[in-house]
Amino acid sequence: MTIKYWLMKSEPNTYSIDDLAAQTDKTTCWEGVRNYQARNLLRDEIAVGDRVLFYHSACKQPAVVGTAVVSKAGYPDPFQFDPKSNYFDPKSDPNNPRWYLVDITLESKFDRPVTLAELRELARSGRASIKDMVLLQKGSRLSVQPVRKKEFDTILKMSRGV
DNA sequence: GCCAACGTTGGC
DNA sequence: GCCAACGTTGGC
Repeated sequence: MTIKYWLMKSEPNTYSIDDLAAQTDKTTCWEGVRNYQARNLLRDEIAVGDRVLFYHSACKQPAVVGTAVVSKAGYPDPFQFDPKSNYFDPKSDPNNPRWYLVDITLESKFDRPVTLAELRELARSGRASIKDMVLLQKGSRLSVQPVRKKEFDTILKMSRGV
C-alpha cells in the first residue's frame, strides 16, 4: 500500500503546531471533525504512515506550518459520547458511531510557513504542481482534505525556501 | 467585523 | 424529495 497525503486544518487559537510539539510524544488525536466528507476520509481512507500537512486556518496568516505522520488509523471519536464535551453528539449511537478520528505525530515544524497567499500567488502564476490543490478551490472548507504527492513535495520545497 | 460559500435541518 | 432557513467556516 503506497502512502497517501493529506492536509488537516486547525485553528491555532485552539490547537497550534506548537501545541502538538509540546505533547510528550508529539502525538495527538485529531478530535472534533463533524463533517461527513471528512469523516469518511478519517474512517476509511487515512492509514498509518500517511503524511499530513498541518495547516493553520482562521487566523492572521493562514499557512501550512509543518508536517505530521498518521500514527493510528480511524477509530471512533470518544468525545462524541461525552456530554461534557463541545463535540458531544447525542444522536450518535455507540453501536454505530457517527464520528471518527485518527492520531497524528509531529514530523517537522517548518522554519518558514508556506502561506495561503503564497500558494495562491504561485497558482495564479501558473505553477502546475499546485494549481489544482483542494485548498485553493473556491469555497473549499473541508477540514481534512486529500493532497497529491506533487503538491506535498512542492510545499516541502517552499518551506525550505527553494 | 463582513460576507460568500457551504452543510445541515426540518417543514411540507 | 424539495428547498428555505439557519449555522458554520474561514479568508479578507
